[in-house]
Amino acid sequence: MEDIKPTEKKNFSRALLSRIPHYRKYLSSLSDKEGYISATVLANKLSLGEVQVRKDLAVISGEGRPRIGYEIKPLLLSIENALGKDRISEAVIVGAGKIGCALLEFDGFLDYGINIVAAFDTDSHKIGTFPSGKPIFGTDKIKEYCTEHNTRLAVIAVPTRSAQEVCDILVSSGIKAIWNFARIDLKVPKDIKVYREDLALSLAHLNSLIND
Amino acid sequence: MEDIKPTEKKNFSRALLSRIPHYRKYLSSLSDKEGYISATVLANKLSLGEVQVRKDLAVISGEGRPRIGYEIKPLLLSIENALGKDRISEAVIVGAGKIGCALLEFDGFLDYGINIVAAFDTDSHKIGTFPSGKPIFGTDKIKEYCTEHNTRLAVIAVPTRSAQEVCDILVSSGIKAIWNFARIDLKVPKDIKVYREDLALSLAHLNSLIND
DNA sequence: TAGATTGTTAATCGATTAACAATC
DNA sequence: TAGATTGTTAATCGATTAACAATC
Repeated sequence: MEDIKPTEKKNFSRALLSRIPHYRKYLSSLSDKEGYISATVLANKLSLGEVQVRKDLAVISGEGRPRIGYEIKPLLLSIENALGKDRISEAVIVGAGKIGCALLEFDGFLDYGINIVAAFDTDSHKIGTFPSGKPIFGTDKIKEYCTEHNTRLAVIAVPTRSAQEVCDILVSSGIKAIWNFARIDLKVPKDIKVYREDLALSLAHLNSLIND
Repeated sequence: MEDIKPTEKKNFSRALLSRIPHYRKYLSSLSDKEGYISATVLANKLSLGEVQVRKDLAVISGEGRPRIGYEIKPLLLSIENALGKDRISEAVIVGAGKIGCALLEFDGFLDYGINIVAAFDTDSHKIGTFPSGKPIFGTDKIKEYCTEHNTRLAVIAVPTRSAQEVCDILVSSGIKAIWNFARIDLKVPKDIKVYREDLALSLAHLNSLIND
């Protein structure tokens, strides 16, 4: 018997997770989705190792057939599923400054099954507006909104000085994971996940790679 | 004889590189910088493993003394040096939209010895303005500016459709490394480094970690 | 059958962690 | 001297890559 429950999120590594949209994009672009595709072909198209592709696909779906390859349609379904297309997670942003608004506008989250549903700010000129179609509420509405919508994901894009305070509010509102753009190590209960984004790191690392 | 040349950039791993500013921040915060500090103390203060700290410091400076620790002043100098404080690298941003402007405004690059010196855009309303004190030029000025200033680092924050075109211009302008926010795999000569930023990945990964 | 392709098991690699010898 | 701390050498861990057996 196949287990076709409403789906479960698996724990993909960050590296694997980053490759999944590439698989999806290529497979979606195929005009004929009837046949099969081999890891070899997919690897060549995406400039990846074919063993790596085979391992990835084994984790994502596990429906390959020797000498044949992977049936495209079920593979695409498995990929959509892995990306959470059928159970969109909602996320909120606290701080509608440059970074917050850039993220509000960014349309890449849906590829990973995440929908940014609202932002919060203290600026009365921003409150009540809908940049990129997303509402901005006052920060005093965070708890009400998040508990009502059962929000589990939040982004902190406020100045350093208010980050910990915002963090505490989010935790008390039931948020389970926080993507932190403020340059401070947030203190949270140990069951809450925090990823501190260091926006300068990527450029700094690139810089270190071009040492003549 | 000590070798005190104008300094060289070492090839720190991305992980190590991300820890260096934390060491710097803590050491800078000390009111008394006369004495010594041990890896044990530093590790506790920063919630890191003490062996990891010891290894990091060995790579960064290598001036520790058993039973004593690391002399704070030279250690700080080594750290500043590792972060490139004495040879600031200049970088430009192409695309002054939400993300481009957020990066223009962001003040964290200097911590890594990088200075964002200018942005380029096609919007005539933006050209000639100085958001965050940084000039915005027309994209037709990219080559002139970068060759004149010997710019080696660039950020691409333009829409996907124009990213490859911008990339080609940057490469022909002598840029050696590109931080790419556009959602496309750029084609570049093999001596040019490209890091494709996937803004949604961190949040997607966090989401995958909170699977109940 | 033969051979292309999968999936598994082993090897490699980089980073982290542990164990231990050197030293001030 | 004794012991705290460093630096080195070995072990672990996760991810990638390679080798190979299974299979359609």
